[in-house]
Amino acid sequence: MSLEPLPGISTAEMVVQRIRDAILEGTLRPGDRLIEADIAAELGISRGPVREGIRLLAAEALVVLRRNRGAVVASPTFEDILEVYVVRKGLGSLALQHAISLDVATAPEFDDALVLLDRLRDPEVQGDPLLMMDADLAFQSALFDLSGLERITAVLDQTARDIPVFVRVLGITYDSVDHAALIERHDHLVEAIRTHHRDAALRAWDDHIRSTVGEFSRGYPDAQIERIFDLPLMHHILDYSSQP
Amino acid sequence: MSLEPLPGISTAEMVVQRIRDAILEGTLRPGDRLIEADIAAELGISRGPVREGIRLLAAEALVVLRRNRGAVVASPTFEDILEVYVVRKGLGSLALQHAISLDVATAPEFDDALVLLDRLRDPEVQGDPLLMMDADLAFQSALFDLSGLERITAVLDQTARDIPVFVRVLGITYDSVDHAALIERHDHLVEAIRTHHRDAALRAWDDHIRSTVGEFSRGYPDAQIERIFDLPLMHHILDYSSQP
DNA sequence: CTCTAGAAGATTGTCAACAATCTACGAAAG
DNA sequence: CTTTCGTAGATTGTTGACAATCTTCTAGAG
Repeated sequence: MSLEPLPGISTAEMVVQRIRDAILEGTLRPGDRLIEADIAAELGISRGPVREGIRLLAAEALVVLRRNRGAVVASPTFEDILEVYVVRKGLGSLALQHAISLDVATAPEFDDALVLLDRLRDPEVQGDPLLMMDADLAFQSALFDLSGLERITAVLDQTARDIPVFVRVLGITYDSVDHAALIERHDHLVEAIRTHHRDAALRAWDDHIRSTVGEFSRGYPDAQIERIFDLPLMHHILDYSSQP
Repeated sequence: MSLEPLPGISTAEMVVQRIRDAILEGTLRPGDRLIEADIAAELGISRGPVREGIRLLAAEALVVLRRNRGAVVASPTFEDILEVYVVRKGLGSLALQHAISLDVATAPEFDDALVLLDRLRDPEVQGDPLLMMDADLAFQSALFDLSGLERITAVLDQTARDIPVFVRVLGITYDSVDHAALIERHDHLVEAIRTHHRDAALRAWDDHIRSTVGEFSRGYPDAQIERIFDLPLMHHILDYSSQP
């Protein structure tokens, strides 16, 4: 279980991947302590890079740090994942508006996004919920990149990395997604960007967030659905922030 | 020039403060390299905490990291600071909406915000542009905290830490601010939150962003003001994202 | 029986030395 | 004169050991 020094990726980043994967596959669970020495030994490296990796994970909110008391795997709540979607709704709509105002439909990066969208049509991808989620988020990320707003895309990408982990940790099942409807919404979004229809694009984006969160909420096991729909955050997604 | 191990703050965080201060006072300038060994020697500590501090600064976009090639002080552009304000406009409006929907006006934290607002009326604070900026941002941060949205407030606080540095580095003069008008806008905002007037609050927030950016643009020495007002980001602040 | 004080162990924080990588300078070839 | 290559120096990446801090367990007082 040792790490090869792959080119193009630092040791600390490998630690990040390993720990994130361990959370995704259930080996590490919320509240588990991350002992630097143990992880270092298991990975066959020293504590330095492990420490650095843990700090990176803390910046992504996947672990929480306590001074002189180590790090533990974060315990996200359903409200946390809703907050992630509130952020994506808000910053995503900023990025999309900006991309449209830049007339990016002719840029080569636009085609990159289209290629990523096509991956969602691949039956093999559709067969694996996790693959589907990754592909979906990668497509969205490519769209946001069109804006050229690095700070905003950085935050969006961070939320995108968190989503699979949060979903896994919360025990949300992402299975019964209507793939055809999802792709259709994305097609609308792409078409709206291409034709400079700002309002249509924002509507498509809102639709997407709304359906995705609706899907999550239905698949959430802690079945107090009524309570969830009473959360202010849920109101946020359903109502007001779309028409201030 | 050595560091005392103050309680409640880690060595790495002291490194962050020192470097940030050095940028603010002009000792460190954009493009300057940050040599771990040099900084460690100057501060009388070892490279470990210095390294950690530099990574923290990189997460805040104040320095840029290049693999195996060290860190340099970031060279923000005028567009970068505009992007910061686009983020604050978007996420700030989300946080404020959320705070209002929570009926926070009765919470003790609301009074904390009021106290911070009063600091802006202090003549001594008004005398020092940097103090004024800090006090203003602290007040805004207290308002955002009312939302209880930790992820969103974390991003907002990060932008707040960047603003003084960006202003300094870009050579923006923040002198001719109309303090009375600034405070009046904030009073409107507070009153709107207290009385649950969501639209009034959002309008007050938009006003604030708009005036602040207008102020910045006027005080920007690279005097191509017309060009600045043609930037898509400026359109973003002036127009469309306020009424989708 | 419960609560507090203290010592032993576990774990993080820090350090200095070593290894790997990059940069800059200069010599040789074209 | 320009370009390429190679070496020396500078700097980052990594490591293992030590110091400081926290946690846990036990003994004793109440």
